[in-house]
Amino acid sequence: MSFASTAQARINQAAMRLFAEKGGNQINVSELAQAAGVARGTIYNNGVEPDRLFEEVVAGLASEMHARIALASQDIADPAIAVANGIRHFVRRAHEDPVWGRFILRFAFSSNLLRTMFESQPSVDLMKGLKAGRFQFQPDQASSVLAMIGGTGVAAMLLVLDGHKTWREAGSNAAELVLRALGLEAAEARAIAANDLPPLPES
Amino acid sequence: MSFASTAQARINQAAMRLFAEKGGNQINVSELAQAAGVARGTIYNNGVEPDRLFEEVVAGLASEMHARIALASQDIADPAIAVANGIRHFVRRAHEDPVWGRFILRFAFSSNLLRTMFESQPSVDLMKGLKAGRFQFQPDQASSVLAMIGGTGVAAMLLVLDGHKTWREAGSNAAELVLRALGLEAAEARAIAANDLPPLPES
DNA sequence: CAGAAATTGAACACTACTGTTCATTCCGAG
DNA sequence: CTCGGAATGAACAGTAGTGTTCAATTTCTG
Repeated sequence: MSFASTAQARINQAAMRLFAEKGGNQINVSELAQAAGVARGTIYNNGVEPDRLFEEVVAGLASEMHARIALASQDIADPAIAVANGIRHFVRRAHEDPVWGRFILRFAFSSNLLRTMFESQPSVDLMKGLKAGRFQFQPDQASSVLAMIGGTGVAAMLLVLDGHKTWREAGSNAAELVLRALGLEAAEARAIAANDLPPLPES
Repeated sequence: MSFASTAQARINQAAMRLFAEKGGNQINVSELAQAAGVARGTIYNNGVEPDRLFEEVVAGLASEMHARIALASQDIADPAIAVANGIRHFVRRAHEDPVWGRFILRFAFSSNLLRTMFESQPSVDLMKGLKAGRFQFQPDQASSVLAMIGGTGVAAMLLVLDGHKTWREAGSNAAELVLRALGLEAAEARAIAANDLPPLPES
């Protein structure tokens, strides 16, 4: 094959859409074939095992996004900016790829792997910021803070996907609120959350 | 029948559990019968229409919780306390009824009706608090603030259901962080979030 | 343009679930 | 203790999905 764009990619993309629409983690192979614009036999030819498809989709999505977010964070000195940008990257991407966004919304709170994706980078930034005195919270509240960041981010994605807000507004508002919860002054939180958001690096 | 506890109730409870486990919104009638400890015929006897079962479960759950939360809020003068208690009621209930909690987690961000349930009361309290100068945010940020409250609450429920925190900790932390995001002083936010939580009124 | 590789779609035999019916229990209220 | 409504579970025919195979065709590649 030339490269990973033909059947495999289309099948994966279609699977993501179907999972997002139906909510379950099992899939109808005939439907998948039709959604991917591909013959039923092709699904099997490509070594797709329906039972594991969900996990594969989640794993692929999670590792890709995780890598890109980590790249985006590595050159940012201020943990407050890193956290704010992380949230906004998710929100913007939901806008740019609604299928991806809907998939996340559906499974954010039921797939552990997915949760790892959007909590592992914030976890690092959070601890950095706590030690540096940039954030104010008790160390034993860390998991609650992480949960708030994740929950707020996902909720902001929903606002965008439902057309209630632009990705800029939803992303900046979410980031601002999180930074305030972390103890930043309202004015500074607002300023950081409104910065230009650099493009998300390719992994 | 004596009263509404026999088949209907068990079927509904089992349906909630299955929906929460499987994620989809369609159900296998044979499986439902088995999970409810009831014969397959009984499902049909009780006028259950499999296609509408999901909506019925959601609607019942949403209206019940909505009514109880509204009751709990009506006598609370300080919007900050109302918001904090609302979040904590959800978190505690997830602890007391894990099936209910898992159901909410699964569908919080994909069922509009469910979202209404945990955003309508906060919406009222939020506006009250904004007008009273108790909360600091721009009026056009209201929907983002609501989203943050919902997202943070749901994420706190997850912490409890996964056994990472007690309901008291997760609930208080979530409430505290939300109040801080709303502009309250850290000390006051902490105090309000740690108050004794009254029982949730019966509807 | 020829050969290799991938894709197609029809065909196979199975299994599982569907909605619905109904004679047979079961069990609680009078 | 007996009567009646509720629950049972087996039976039915029909639909739809399953995994798998394979000759024919299309589409790349060298």
